[in-house]
Amino acid sequence: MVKRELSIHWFRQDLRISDNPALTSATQLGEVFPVYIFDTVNSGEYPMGAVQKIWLHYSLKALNKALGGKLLVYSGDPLKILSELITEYEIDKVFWNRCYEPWQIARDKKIKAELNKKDKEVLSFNGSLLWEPWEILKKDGSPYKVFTPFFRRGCLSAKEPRLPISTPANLSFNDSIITGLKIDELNLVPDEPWVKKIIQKWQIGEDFAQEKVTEFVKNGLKDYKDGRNFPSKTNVSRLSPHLHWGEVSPNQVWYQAIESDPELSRNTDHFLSELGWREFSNSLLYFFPNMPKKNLQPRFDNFDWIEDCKLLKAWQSGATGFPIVDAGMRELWDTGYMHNRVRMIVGSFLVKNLRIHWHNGAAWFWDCLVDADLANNSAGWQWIAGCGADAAPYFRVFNPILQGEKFDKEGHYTRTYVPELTNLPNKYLHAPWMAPELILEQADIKLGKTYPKPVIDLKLSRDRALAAFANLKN
DNA sequence: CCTGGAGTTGTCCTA
DNA sequence: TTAGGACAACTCCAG
Repeated sequence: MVKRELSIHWFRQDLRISDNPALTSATQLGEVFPVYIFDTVNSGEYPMGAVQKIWLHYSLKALNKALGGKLLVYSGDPLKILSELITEYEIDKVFWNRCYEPWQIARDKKIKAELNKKDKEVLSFNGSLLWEPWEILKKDGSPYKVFTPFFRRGCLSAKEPRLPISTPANLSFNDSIITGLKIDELNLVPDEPWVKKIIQKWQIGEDFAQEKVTEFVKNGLKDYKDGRNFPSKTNVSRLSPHLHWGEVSPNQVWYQAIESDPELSRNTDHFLSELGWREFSNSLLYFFPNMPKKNLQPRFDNFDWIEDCKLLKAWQSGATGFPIVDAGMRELWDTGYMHNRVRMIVGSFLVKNLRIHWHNGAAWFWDCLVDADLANNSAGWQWIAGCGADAAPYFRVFNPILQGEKFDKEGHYTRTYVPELTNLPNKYLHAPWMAPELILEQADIKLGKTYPKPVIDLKLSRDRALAAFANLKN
C-alpha cells in the first residue's frame, strides 16, 4: 500500500465543504488536517471590522460542526503556525484556495516560498472567483476598466466557469493534533447587546447559505431585474456575506441560477451580471491594489471635500432628516446589511450632498457590514463618488426624495427603520419638512424633536456638488 | 494610428 | 400629467 500523504487544508475565505477545490484535492491524496488561523500580523490597514468578526465566529462554528469537531483553530502568524505544525507532525503538503486582497497575496506568496524552502509543497486553487483576474484581459493584455466589455467580451467569451465539484464521500480528517484553540478563545464576539440584534437576522454557515441559494433561485429570481430595485421586496439574494466567507462558491450560485432558467430570461441574465460585478471588483483590486485608498481617476485628488464631523455623525446614525437615507443607515446599524439601491442613495448623499470624502463612507461600511469586502466596498464607493474606473456622469446626483418616492412609494421600507414617521401620509413621507403643520401634528411628529429637520438644503448642495465637479477640469 | 459607438443604477426643465 | 431632450466631454474599447 502506498503511503498516505498527510496534508493541511488551510481554510480562509472558503468556509465550506462542498465545491471546495483545495479541500477536495487534499482529501483525495490522503489524510487532512483542517486548519483555520486568525491572522493577527498581516492584515495591516484592513483588519476585520467588528461585524465581520462576529460572522466569522459563527461560520467557524458551523464549519467545525461539519468537520465533526476536528477543525484546528489558531491565532497568530500563519507562517509560524504552519511551519510548526508541519515540522511537529511531519506533514507533506499544504493546500489552500486563493485569496485576492493585496495583503493576502503578499502573505501567501511569502508563506509559499518559505515552505518550499523546507521542501514542502503548497498547492493553491481557485475557490472563490468564476474567473481568475489574470484570465480576463483585453486583447493588448491590459486589464479592463469598464464593466460591460469586461463582462460581455471578457468573461462571457472566456472559458465557462468551473462546474461545482461534488463533496468527497470519503472525507476523513486526522485528529491527532490537540494543540488548537477553541473557537470561543478567539474572542471574536464582543459582549455587547447589539451583537444579538444583528445575529438574529442571519443564519450563518454553509448549510444555510446553500438553502438560501435554492430559495432565492426559486422565488427571488423570477422578478429579479425590476424587483431588485425595491428595498421592501425580497428579490435581492442577500448572498453577499455568504459569498464573502465562501460558505457558498460563486460557481454553485452561477450554475444553480442557470439550471433553474436555461432560457436565461432577462432576470437570470441580470443576476449573472451582478455576479459579474463581483468579478469586476476583484479584478480592479487585483490590478489596482491602491484602489481602497487612491482615486482611480487622479484628477479627483483635487476634489473640494468638506470635513464636518457633525454631518458625518448625522449620516452614520441615520439622522439626516431625509427618510430614505436615514432608513438605509439604520438598516445598516440594525442588521449589518443595506439593500443595494439604498446603498447608492446613501452613498450619493454622503459624497455629493454632504460632500464628505468617500473614504469616510467606505470606513463606516467596512465596520458595519456583514458583507464587508475590500474589493466590493472600495469599487462601490469609487463608483458612487464618480472617481472610479468607469465613472458615472458628473451630473448624476441622486435625489433622496425622488428615489424614495420611486423605489419606496408605499413607505414600507422607510417606516420599518424610521418608525417615528409611521403615521405620516405617503405624500409627505420622503420630505416631512414639506408637510403642513396640521399633518405633522396628526402624525405625532415634531420636526427637530421627534425626527430631525433636513441637515442640508438639497438643491443648494446639489448645485455646489456640480460646481465642485466642474472645478476638477482645471 | 484613427474612428465611432458606448458607458449599471439620474435629474430637471420644457413643451 | 407626462414624455423627451439636455446635461460635457471624456475615456474606454474594438475594429
